Amino acid sequence: MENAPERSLVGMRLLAGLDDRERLALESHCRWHCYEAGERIFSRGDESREVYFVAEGAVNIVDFSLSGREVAFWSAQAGESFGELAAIDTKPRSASVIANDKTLVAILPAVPFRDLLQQRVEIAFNVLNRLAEIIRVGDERIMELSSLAATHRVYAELLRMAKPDAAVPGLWVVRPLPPLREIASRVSTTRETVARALSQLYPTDLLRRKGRNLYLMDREALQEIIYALEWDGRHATHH
Amino acid sequence: MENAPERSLVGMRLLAGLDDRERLALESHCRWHCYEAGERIFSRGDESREVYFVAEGAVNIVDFSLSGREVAFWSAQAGESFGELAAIDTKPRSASVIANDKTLVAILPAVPFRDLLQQRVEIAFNVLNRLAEIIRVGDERIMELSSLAATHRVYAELLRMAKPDAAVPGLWVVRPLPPLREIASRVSTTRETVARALSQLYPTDLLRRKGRNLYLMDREALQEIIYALEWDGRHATHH
DNA sequence: GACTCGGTGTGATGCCCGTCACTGATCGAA
DNA sequence: TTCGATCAGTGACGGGCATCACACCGAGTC
Repeated sequence: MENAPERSLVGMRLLAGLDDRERLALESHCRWHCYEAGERIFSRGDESREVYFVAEGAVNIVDFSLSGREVAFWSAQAGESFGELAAIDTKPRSASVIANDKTLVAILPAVPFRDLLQQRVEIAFNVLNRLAEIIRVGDERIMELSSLAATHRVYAELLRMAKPDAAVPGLWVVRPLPPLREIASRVSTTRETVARALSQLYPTDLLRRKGRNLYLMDREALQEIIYALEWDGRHATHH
Repeated sequence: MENAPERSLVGMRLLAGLDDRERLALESHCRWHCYEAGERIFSRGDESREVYFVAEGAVNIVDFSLSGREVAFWSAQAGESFGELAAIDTKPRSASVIANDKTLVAILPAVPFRDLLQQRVEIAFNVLNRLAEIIRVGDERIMELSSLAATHRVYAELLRMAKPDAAVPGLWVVRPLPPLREIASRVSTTRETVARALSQLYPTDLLRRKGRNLYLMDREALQEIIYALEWDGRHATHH
């Protein structure tokens, strides 16, 4: 019972703007559930319509191709939510959700969710902004898949994952570095290609690895590589 | 002045649920503009925030990679709209829009648009549903890009474009068949690959071409090909 | 210690498909 | 008719990367 997560919707981004009374009213419609790491919360095609709020832990929203390849769409951390799509348009789930860690979620049925949107336009705007964000990220990804080689998509993903190092300014870190297969599924390639992409960069000293930390020694230089290689890379001006 | 398109917002899907009075009030905030075929309406990164309603014609929402490849995201026909994203989240345009034909649009500034969403929740729901739809289509596309070979993505796009033939039941037609380069940009490949994908299917008599009509002789069989080839296709079980 | 199991690094092998380079069709306009 | 422009088909070539395969490593577990 170490640091038992409080079962409340405080801090949910989607609900920013609700006062305590409204929040409590909403909580009364919620069911709580805790999933183990790796457990599947729902699957693409399911007919459920609830909205999920992540109180603790994190989940991955993914889908599987017929051949079993896992494609990661995005993830939701504590304070974020998922499952809004089906609640809004009452169509089957468009993707599957898998708990990343031990994850506590609040489960809100579609009807009170839609009631909330109707009664509090502010919340409807939160949702609109969230969906807009998802679309922008998705479009970005489609562009990457269409115009960047697999190796460069890996670099682009590293740039997205990296955070500034607390100690050394100008130094960026990915910490902890997730299993390479996960990076692979985010940029639609294979574990091996990710490994090779990294190995290829160690000699240049743009990347340095220490245990589960990956340091980006020169963020801008890495950016440059991605862009430069798309300019006249993939071009093959052979001949 | 043949069949002059009436300058009104009647029939806009996003506005379904407005009564005449409300619609007229909204029209008073609109500016109208007619674009020639091929003309660019706005570009990715622009700081404009208006919402556009297509009264006549059609537009393509696209983006260009640094190397100049055109990637088509989706299109909007008469009665549909575009540009909502920037109006909602006040970020720069996420994509460019190009008129496909001679196109008449109503241009509504962001402020009255947002006012509308606040005052008429019904319209906010229309927008939510529209964004949800965009996300679903986008996810589908990401899956395709991640798991289907270029040739099969072409077939998948044909299935999406085809409509049932009016005369012969069970026969599906793509009419008119757009230039192959456009199909290519929708599935992120090249004009040549699309041409080869089609040629490859003519001998099997699944596809038949007559001028600008493309007939799908057996829709299910085409479906099958896509799935079958992903099962143990892309697999290369070499050795 | 030995044995597992998940995560890594890496070589070898081909095939898919993007690129380049033509040849032809089609369709208006001059 | 003859240009010119856009579109379509197809061959040749070669690089990227998915696939298979195998060795290595650390962390549990017995």
